[in-house]
Amino acid sequence: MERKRAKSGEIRLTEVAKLAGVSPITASRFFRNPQALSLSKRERVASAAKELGYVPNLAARALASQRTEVIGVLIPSLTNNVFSDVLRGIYDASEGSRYSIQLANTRYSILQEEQLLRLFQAQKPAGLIVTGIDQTAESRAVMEAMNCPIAQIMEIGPDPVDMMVGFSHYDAAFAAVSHLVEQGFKRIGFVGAQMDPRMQRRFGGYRDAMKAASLFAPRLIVTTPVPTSITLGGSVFSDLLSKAPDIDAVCCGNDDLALGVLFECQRRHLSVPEDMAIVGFNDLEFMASAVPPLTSVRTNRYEMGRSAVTMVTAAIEGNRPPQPVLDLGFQLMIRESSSPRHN
Amino acid sequence: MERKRAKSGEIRLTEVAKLAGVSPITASRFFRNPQALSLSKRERVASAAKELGYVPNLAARALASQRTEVIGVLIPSLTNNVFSDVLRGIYDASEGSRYSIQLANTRYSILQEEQLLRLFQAQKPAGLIVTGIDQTAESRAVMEAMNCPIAQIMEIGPDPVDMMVGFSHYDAAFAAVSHLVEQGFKRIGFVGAQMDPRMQRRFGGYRDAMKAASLFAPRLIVTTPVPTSITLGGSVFSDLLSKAPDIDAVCCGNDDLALGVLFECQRRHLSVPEDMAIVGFNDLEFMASAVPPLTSVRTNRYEMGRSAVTMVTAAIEGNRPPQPVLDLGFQLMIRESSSPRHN
DNA sequence: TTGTACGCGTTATCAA
DNA sequence: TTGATAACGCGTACAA
Repeated sequence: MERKRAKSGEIRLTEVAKLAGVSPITASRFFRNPQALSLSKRERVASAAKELGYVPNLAARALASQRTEVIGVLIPSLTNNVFSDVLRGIYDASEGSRYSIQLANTRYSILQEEQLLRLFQAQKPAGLIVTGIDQTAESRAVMEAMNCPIAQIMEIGPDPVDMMVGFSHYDAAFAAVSHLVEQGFKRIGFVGAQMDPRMQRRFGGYRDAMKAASLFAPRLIVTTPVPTSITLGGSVFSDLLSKAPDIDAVCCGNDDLALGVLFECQRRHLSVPEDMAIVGFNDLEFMASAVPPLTSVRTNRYEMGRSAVTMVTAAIEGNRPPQPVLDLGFQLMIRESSSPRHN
Repeated sequence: MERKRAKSGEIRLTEVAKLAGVSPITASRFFRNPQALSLSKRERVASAAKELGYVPNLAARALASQRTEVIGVLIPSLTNNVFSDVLRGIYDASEGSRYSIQLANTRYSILQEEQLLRLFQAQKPAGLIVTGIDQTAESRAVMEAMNCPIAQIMEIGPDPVDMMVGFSHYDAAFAAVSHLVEQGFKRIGFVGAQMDPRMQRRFGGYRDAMKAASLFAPRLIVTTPVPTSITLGGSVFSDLLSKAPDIDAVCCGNDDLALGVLFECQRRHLSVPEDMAIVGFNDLEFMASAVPPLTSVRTNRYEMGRSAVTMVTAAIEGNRPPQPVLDLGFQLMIRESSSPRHN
C-alpha cells in the first residue's frame, strides 16, 4: 500500500548526483567545498546542477548539519539614523559572504533584548552582533550559552562577551568639550535625550571635561529620557536657556539635538557661533551643510557594521582576529558653529 | 557497531511527548493547533514542555512541513529615512505574529532585486513584501512562481502582482504643486534626485500640475540620478538658480532636498517664503521644526509597513483582505515656507 | 578523493 | 481526538 507523502517537486541533491554520475555525498561536497573534488567530478556536478536548476534546501542542510548560516543582529532602533549606517555596513558585508542576517529591534530595552536573545538562541545562529556593552546578566548568560562568535558594536569597554568593534563615547565627548573650552567658551551647556548607555557615557565625557577645566555646574545640564528628535532638540535647549540664560555654547548628545538647537537659535535670533556655539555628535550628513556648518564628532558607523560582520564570519570559520577588540576611533570635525570666541 | 552521530543535546519533541505520556505527533499538534487536543492532554503537554524548556527546532519543522514562517522584505535603501519608518512598521507588526522578517537591500537596482528575489525563492518564504511596482518581467515571473502572498508597498498602481499598500505619488505631488499655484507662485522649480520610479511619478505630478496652470517650462527643472541627500539639495538648487534665477518657489522631490534648499537659501540670504517658497515630500520630522517650518506632503510610512505585514500574514492564513489594494493617501501639511505671495 | 549507512527533529498521511 | 509509520533532503562519521 502506497501512502507516500508529496515530495516538494523541487530538484534534490540526489537528482543532481544521478545526472552527474556521482554519489549524493560527492554532489553535496561540491556545494560546500568544491576543492575537495577532482576536477572532472567538479565540472560534472556543476553542469548537472546548472542544467537542473538545483537550489539547496536550507532547512534540510540546517537540520542535518545542526547549524545555520545566519548571523543574528540586535539593534536598539530602526529610526535613528546612526543605526541605518551601521545596518548598511552589516548588510553590505553579509552579501559578500554566505551568511544571511536576521535583524531584530530591541527598542532600547535591555529586557526586550534579553527576550530576543532567547528567541535567537532557539535558531542557533552561526554568529551574533549586539549593540552596546550593557546587556543584563541573563542576556550575557544566554550569549555565552549560544556558543557562537559574538560582536558587541557601537562602543568598546572592558570585559567583552567575545569581540568588540566601536569607540569610546566618553573620550569622543571629552574631546568635543575640550575643543569648546580651548575655543574660549566658558558656560557650556549639555543637552541629552533618550539617555541610553552611550548617551550617558557621552555625558560623562562632557562632565569630566568640564570639571577638568573647572567649568562644571549642574545648572548647565538638561537631559530627558524621551526619544531623541530634532524637534526635541529645540525644546530641551529652551529648557536649558531658562535654567541658564548666560550659556555661550551647547554640547549636544547627538546631531538631531544639535540641529534642533540650531533651529531654535534661528527662531530666537541668536547668532551661531557669536551668541551660541554648537557641537553635535556622530556627524550625520546634514551637519556639514547646515548654516552655519555644525561641528561634530565623526564616527565610523558604516565601518562598524562592516567590521563586525567580517570579524564574526572570520571567527565562525576559525580565523579569529588576533585582537578581539577593535577601536575604530572618532574624528572631531571642526566647523563654523564652534569658531573661537572673541571677547 | 555503534557509530551514532552526536545529538544536538537539545530537548526534542519526543522527550516532551514521553514526559507528557502522549505520542510525539500529539505533542506536535499542541504547538501548532492546541485546540485540536483534549483539555487534559493539552495541559500535560504544556507543563512537560515548560518543565523541559522545550524549544521547537525550526529547521526540522521547515523540512518536514515544506514551508517556513518567514516573510521576505525587499527595500531599495537602508539609509533613506523614508524606509526606516516603513521598516519600523514591518518589524513592529511582525513581532505580534509568528512570522519573522528576512530583509534585503536592493540599492534601487531592479537587477539586484531580481537576484534577491531568486535568493528568497530558494528559501520558500511564507510571504513577500517588495517596494514599488516597477519590477522586471523576470522578477514578476519569479514572484508568481513563488506562490505566496505578496504585497507591493510605497505606491499603488494598476496590475498588482497580488496585494498593494501605498498611495499615489503622482497625485500627492500634483496636490503640492497646485497648492503653490493657488498661493500665487508662478515660476515654480522642481529639483529631483535618485530618480527612482516614485521620484519620477512625483515629477509627473509636478509637470502636469504646472501644465494645468499653464506654468510649465523645462528650464524650471533640475534632476540628477545621484542618490539624494541634504547637501545635494543645496547643489541642485544652485544649478536651478543658474538656469532660472527668477523662480519664486521650489517643489522638492523629497524632504532631504528641501532642507538642503532651505540651507542654500540661508546661505544666499534669500528669505523663505518671501524670496523663495519651498515644499518637500514625505514630511520627515525635521520639516515642522525647520525655520521657517517647511510645507510637505505627509505620507503614512509606518502604517504602510504595518499594513503590508498584516495583509500578508492574513493572506497566508487564508483570510485575504477583501480589497487587495489599500490606498493610504497623503496629507498636505501647509506651513510657513509656502505662505501666500503678496505681490 | 570517494562512497556507505544512517540519523538530524519534525510533520503529513492514513487509520482508528 | 489520537497514534503508527514514513518521509522531508541533506550532512556526519567512518571506511576505503
